[in-house]
Order: sequence, then C-alpha cells, then structure tokens
Amino acid sequence: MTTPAYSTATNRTAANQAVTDRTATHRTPAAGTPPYSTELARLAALLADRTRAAFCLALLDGRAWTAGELAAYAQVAPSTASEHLTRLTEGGLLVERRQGRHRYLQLAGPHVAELLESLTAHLDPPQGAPRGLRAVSASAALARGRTCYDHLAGRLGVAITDAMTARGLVDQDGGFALTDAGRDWFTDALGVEPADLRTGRRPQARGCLDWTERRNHLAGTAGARLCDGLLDRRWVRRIGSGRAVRLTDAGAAALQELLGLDGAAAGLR
Amino acid sequence: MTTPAYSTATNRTAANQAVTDRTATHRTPAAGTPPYSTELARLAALLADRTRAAFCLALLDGRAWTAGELAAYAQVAPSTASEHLTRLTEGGLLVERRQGRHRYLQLAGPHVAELLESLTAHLDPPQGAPRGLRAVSASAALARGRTCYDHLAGRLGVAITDAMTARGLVDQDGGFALTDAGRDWFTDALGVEPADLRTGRRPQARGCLDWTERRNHLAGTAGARLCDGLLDRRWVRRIGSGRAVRLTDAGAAALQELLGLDGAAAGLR
DNA sequence: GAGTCCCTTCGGTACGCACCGAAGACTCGC
DNA sequence: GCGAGTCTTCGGTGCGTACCGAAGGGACTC
Repeated sequence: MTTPAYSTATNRTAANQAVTDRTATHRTPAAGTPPYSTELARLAALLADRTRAAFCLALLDGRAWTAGELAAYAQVAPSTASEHLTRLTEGGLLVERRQGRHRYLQLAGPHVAELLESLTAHLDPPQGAPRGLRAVSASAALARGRTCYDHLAGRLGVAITDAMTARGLVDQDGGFALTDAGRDWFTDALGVEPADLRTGRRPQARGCLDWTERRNHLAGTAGARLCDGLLDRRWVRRIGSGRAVRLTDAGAAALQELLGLDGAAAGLR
Repeated sequence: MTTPAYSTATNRTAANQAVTDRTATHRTPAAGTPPYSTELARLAALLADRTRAAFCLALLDGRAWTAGELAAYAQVAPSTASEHLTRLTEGGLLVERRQGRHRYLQLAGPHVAELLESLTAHLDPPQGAPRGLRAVSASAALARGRTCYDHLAGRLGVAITDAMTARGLVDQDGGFALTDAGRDWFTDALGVEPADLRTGRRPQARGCLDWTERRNHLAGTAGARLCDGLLDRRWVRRIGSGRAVRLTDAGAAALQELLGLDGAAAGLR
C-alpha cells in the first residue's frame, strides 16, 4: 500500500489514521499547507453567508445598529442573528457596544468598510434592468446622495469628486490622490488643518467605487472630513434616519462658489 | 398561529411550507432580502475554503499553473482539485486554457489580484515569531524580491517605490498616484510612452500592501510596466521557476543612476 | 495500437453550519 | 416588585459541500 503523493507523512495524526484510515474524508488541520490560505479562508467565510453579508452591507452606512434591527433587516430569527453577530465580532469585522438591553453593532473601522467596498466592487455587473428599475424607483434619494461609511457617495459624492478633480484638487490621472492645492482647499474652504488630514496609516485620499454611479468618489481621511464639514455647516442634511442625504439651498450655493459645481445641472436637487 | 415578524408572507413558497412547516430549517432563496447580499456571499464563498484559497494565493504570482501542480501544492487529490478549479472558473476568479492533456489556470485579471490583495491585507497580523522564523529562513529570497501578479514586491518593490516617492515621481502623501514627473520618468528612463500607462479603467498607480514589508509598493499599470521594463533589460531576473526575483549587477547600477537607489544599503543584494 | 499521463465524472461519506423554537439572563419602566 | 422587551444559550434538524477512490475519456509517446 503506497501513500498518495498529495498525502504527506505529516498530513495526518496517528489517531486520525486509526479512525479514518480507509474512508478518509475531511482533511485534518494539516501541517504543511501553504501559508495564509487558512487565514484567508477564515476571513472569507465570515462573509460567505447571505445573512452575515446582509448585516455587513447594512452596517456600511457607518452607523450602529441593534441586533434586533439587523435581524429584522435580514429576515432571520433573533437567535440566528445573535449567533452571526457574535461570529462577525469575534472575527474582527464588527465591534459591539452594550448599552442597557441593547447590543449596538458597528463596523470595526474604515478598514472593514474598505474591505467590503473592494469586494462589492468586484461583484457581477448590477444585474441589468429588472432589479435596476425597482431599485432605482424605490430609492431615487439614495442614488442622488448618501453616506458610504464616513464619506459621501451617490451622484452627490461623485459630482463633488469630479468638481475637485476638474479644479486640480484631486488627481485621478495617475491614481487617486489629494494634491497640494487640494490640501490648501481643505484649509481655506472647510477650515480643516493639514494635520487633521493625516491620521495614522489611513490614506488621505482614496477612490471608492460608487455602487450606483460606477465611478470613483472621494474616500479616505479627506472624504471623511469633507462629509463632516458639509454636515456641520448644514450644507448637506440627512433624510430621515437612513443613509440618504440631500443638498440644502445653502449647500448648493456654497458648492457653486467653492467648486463651481452647479447642483441643478448635476441632478442633485 | 401567528407568523413571526421576520418571516414575511413571500418568504416561503407554498410547497416548502407543506414540507417544512413545523421544523423550518434552511431559509428559502428569499424574495425580500437586501440587495447584493446574496451576490457578496457567493463571491466570498469562493474563497471561504482553505484549498481554494491556497489555489488563488499560489496563482497570485501571475503565471499559469496546471491543475495537477495546484493539487500537489494544496495537498489534495486531483479529483478534488478539479472540482474546486471548475468552481473558481465558473465564479469568474480564474480563467483556463486547455492545451493538450493539461489544463492551465490563471487569475482572471488584475482585478482578481487586487481583490486578493485587499483581502490578504486585512488578515491578522503576520502571526508573530514561530511562523515568521520558519517562513523567513525558508524564503529569504522571496522577502528580498518577488513578483506580485504583474509587478514587483518584497524589499525590492518597496525600495523602488520609496525611491520614486523621494524623487517626487510617486505621491504617497495625498493617497497614491503617479505624478507628472513620474510619467516623464517612465518615458525617459524606460521608454514607456504615456499612452502605454493608461489602459482602460485600470489605475495607473495603485498602492499594494506588501506581505513581508507591510508597506506599499507600486502596482497598477505603471507597476506592471516597471516590472516588464526591468525584466526586459535584465536588470531583474527570475530565480528558478518561482516568483522570486533578484537584482542583477547591471540592475543595481541602473537603479543607482535612475533613482539614486543604493541596492546594497537597501538589503537587496 | 498499446501504454502512459492528465484530468474529469461519479458515488459515497461525514462534517460544518444556518436555521428555528423554547427557555433563560438581563435591563428597563411602571 | 412585576411585566415587557432585548438578547443569548441550547438542543435539534437537515442541507451543502469537501473529500476520497475508482473508473473513464482524451492526448501525447513509442
């Protein structure tokens, strides 16, 4: 009896051989497997379930949801949701904050949002007409403007990014970066000091592929500061409690002045 | 008998209700589930298996492997590998090319490489000493220089990127982008026309987080052209048949001249 | 044409896990 | 305190699937 080439001597423990010698089924934890494949599989497995994926996508709005809200959203029993949420938290994708009888859950940070973005960006094309029609009519407001974790997305986010690119504040030619002029603009227009743009290892500017527009909008530290700034000044306001936002009259005027952006022409109003 | 809140009327088909009314187990394909969660889960599921993850990581070197090679690498039976490879191909992550009795497999494109990068970048920290010691001593050459899909990585890739950044050819301050000076450099130093740097929707420059260095190296179109250029000129050569590369004498001199990069000091030789 | 090699298909096994309901733990409000 | 509300734990069920060996189909070699 010869050992097959793919089954190295260290591949199974003696105990396992005794039990599953003839009918070898699942591979044992393995000694000589290629590095990182187990870790990668474990990370992917966190998102490889429709319910958990739905949770994460819902949390992409950057806010904290309760366990119950998420369960209702994904249409599963509270007990099921609870188990999934524990798993996502232990896997490092979510953080939780217990408050009274509620368990609030949130993405563990911008890095998780970026991870989700890069995955969703590689999904099949947006599924054509049927879904589009329904989705668009059901959420025209979302397509017009919304938050994406901590920055602006939708037509609003893309239009602002385009205007900044046209003015040389953002460089989309050679990649995606904030220019020197862009840093000055943040100081002059929004009062954001350059130091506030460099926090740790997070990049100042990052392109984030927009779901609805299939174009880049500004993310990274600068994207977050921009979103904060516009919300603070009431140039942009949240619609209801969701992630949809709208441009206010004052905001339209301000963007016209600061970026030469015509809100009406860009379909933002 | 009341219907629980999370179980909408459209949630189950009549047939399913008849069969699994009391002991409801798996949720049916679902009508009213949040958009994209199913697609995201399906994509993640492709990588949520150690064997498939190992295949993809192996293919990150950009070359085409045969099904048998991959099976041996991941230590599974050929039949098992075959099934996984079919699934990865149908899922769009791999492309295959049948040639004689061989089935060659390759990543489906730079977008898949980028997807894998962004996932691996978010893995747990490199696991500390035990694995580090073994891995480092076993693959010092890999740490020194290697290809990462179609560009350079390892100390070599990071050192070149740093040198380009210091010379103002790459902007890592505001994000990650090739500057105007950088485009000129590609023309002057490598004879790469600006038009060759803009192919389709792939960004010219992208930061790719290095596994071993935990720092960015140059990826995107520019990264690919750079790698091609250095290999063509024999400034960098492949070691054996793997993904490891080494800097040649001529290469060290050239990089010294073109980028002021001291190969010996950077630990590249 | 026979033998070899590479891969695929098929049947069968067993494990992982997503799901639910019921019961318990804990908080809040009256 | 007592009830209502939120979440967790536990037991139980069944599907999905990762795995293997054996057998079969092409494609090269001689």
